[in-house]
Amino acid sequence: MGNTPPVGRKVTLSDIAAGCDVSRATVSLVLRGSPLVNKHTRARVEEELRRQGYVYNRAAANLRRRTSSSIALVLNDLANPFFAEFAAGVDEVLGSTGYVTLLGSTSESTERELAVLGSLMEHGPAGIILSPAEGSDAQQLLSAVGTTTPLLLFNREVSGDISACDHWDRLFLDNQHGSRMATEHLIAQGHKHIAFYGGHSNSSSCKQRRNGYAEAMKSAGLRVEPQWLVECIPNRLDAVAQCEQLFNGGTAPTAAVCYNDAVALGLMLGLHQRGLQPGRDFALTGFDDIAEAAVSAPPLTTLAVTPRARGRQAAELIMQRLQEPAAAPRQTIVPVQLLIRDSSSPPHA
Amino acid sequence: MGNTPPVGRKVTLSDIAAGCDVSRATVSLVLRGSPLVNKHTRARVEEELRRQGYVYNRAAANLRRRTSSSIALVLNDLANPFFAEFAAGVDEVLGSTGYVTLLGSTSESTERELAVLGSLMEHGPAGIILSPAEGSDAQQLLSAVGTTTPLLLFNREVSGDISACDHWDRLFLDNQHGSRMATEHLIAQGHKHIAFYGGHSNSSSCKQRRNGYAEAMKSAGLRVEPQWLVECIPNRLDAVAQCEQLFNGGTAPTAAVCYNDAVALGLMLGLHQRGLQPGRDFALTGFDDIAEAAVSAPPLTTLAVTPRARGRQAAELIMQRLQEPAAAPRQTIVPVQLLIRDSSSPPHA
DNA sequence: CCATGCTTTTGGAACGATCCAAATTTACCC
DNA sequence: GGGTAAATTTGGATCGTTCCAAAAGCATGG
Repeated sequence: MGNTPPVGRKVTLSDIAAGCDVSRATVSLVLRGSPLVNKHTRARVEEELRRQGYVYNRAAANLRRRTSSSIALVLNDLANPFFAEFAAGVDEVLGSTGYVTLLGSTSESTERELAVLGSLMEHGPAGIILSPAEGSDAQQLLSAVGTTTPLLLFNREVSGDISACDHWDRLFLDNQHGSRMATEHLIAQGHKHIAFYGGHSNSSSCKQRRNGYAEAMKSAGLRVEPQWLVECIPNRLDAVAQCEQLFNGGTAPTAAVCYNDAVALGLMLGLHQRGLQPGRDFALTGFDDIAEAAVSAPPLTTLAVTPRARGRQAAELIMQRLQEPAAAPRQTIVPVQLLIRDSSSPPHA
Repeated sequence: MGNTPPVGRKVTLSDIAAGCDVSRATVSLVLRGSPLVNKHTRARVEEELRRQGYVYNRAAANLRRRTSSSIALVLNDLANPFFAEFAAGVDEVLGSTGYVTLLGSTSESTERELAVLGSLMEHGPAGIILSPAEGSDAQQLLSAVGTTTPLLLFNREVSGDISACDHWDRLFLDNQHGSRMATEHLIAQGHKHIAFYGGHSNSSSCKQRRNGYAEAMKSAGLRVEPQWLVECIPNRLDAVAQCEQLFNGGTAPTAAVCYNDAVALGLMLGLHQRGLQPGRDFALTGFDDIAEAAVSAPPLTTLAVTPRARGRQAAELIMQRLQEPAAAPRQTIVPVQLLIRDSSSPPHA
């Protein structure tokens, strides 16, 4: 009954055509659910597809149709739960739209970033979602991705000459306002000596968060001492290490707005090591609302950014861009939400 | 000087060939660094490639060569830091080998899993790394991925008739031994009434962990009361909710071996709500060593599984499989390491 | 100048799908 | 039955690359 499937080779549309005595064109129409084909033939073809275990070769179709069915997702740090959630959100939407996610992780290295983008571009993605590594250069990125593939910049601005990249869409968090809210909250709790702790002052998100902090301090008529602006690598380890800088001469702060949750959790450990109990002797806030923020001791007051929703949003934005390639570039700034927990109590009497 | 690049269309190898007056075949040879081509011509072609901003179309090449340059990575829960780290490890190795990662996240849904696999298969990956959703059926998976694409099963066994899938490679954690070590540790601390908390008893990893626990209890001559085997969805939320089950009649346990860290952290919260202080009034252990395990209150005794290294290992295993498609299938069981922290102190006097 | 062997280059047919214009079949009406 | 319109099917070219066998170029030596 019928031919046997081919050996050592995948079943193609021609195999199906031969198997049920129609042309390749007809099989192709069936595959795409065209109403042109007679339901009799359709049934016959579909039966044969099943019988031979045909799987569609999308690469071949894309080649002929000059289309693409993939989106590149390039992240500076996939291991960070924030980006992992983001990626899950992106994939959720892309998957349901029939696109496939090409993943690339750069581990915060601009070199790897260029290499990864170069490699992904060879697969001709329909669009790119990029959360750039710190210090990524606009010109270099541009020459890696070209000018024809739509790109959505997430989370961070790139450095260098941005004017050449003004056709990119952008999706950023409202860092400045978030940080301002956190600072205002600490002020409302009665704190007067408040530090901004962590991050690299050259990264765009850190600048924005510092601005929000400075704004709030200024509005409240509070001064900022230079040693209250402490930089550190935005991870727990370095945050522990740099803790002492907060207390090097001058007026010691009684609270700190931290660059993000990881830094805040690190600072908590650092404070412990100095004999200070965070949440009682010293107030602090984070940024991101990573899972552990709710279960730290004490639970961390922070800014929720709902990364999964951001991922969905990013995917939707890039889909819209594909719909209307010529529409004006869009910059979206999403609000963040202050979650008050126990780490930001009033100052000690 | 020279032709202008084409408009509204990507630069192809023919454009380059025309641009410097050689045949397509020669350009192709240059691209692949063939020693056949004269270094004069090579220079001319390379100059033209730069000038026109050519990007290689790997899909077309793969079609002609009947090869593939992608690996599908399908995960049951990308948002889980364990799998995020795993994915980062996979991508790290694949990226450096010139492969690209096709990501798919199934959110623990077997339906989505089949859909995702179907969609990814259409892109013809060279191999698949799959961490199956709970309850995935061997037959269904097999019919989704076919028998020709090598598959590496990670983390969990699938259910149903496994015999048809015995050509798959496997990479599992030594759940049973890990759990046994944790239990033995609690016993050594002096606990006699020890529960096994969380997970679904039908999932293979939960079964294995329970076995390790049972083994240790039996060896120590300790009995296990039925209400000490508590099931819950392996996340924090449900772990909090099911806490009371531990104390519903019978002898109350003084310690629990938890299915994983998320569950353990949830149980900590649940204990708090009952007025018990974890680590002092009740000892517990986790599994995974997620980042927050080290900073919870108290820090959690758990089993380190180094997911990033597992990711790298998985990528390497699948690469090896591609090298030797006919080699005997391999099952790798990686040991886990007990990390003793403060949550597993001796019982209260 | 031709034969020989080496290096370098090249047309044209693939790969597996889609598009398109044209051919074929079917249905319907007078 | 013939004519017309609609429904269905179909070759053959094409997407951007690689493969292959064969051609062309170029020394060398007799």
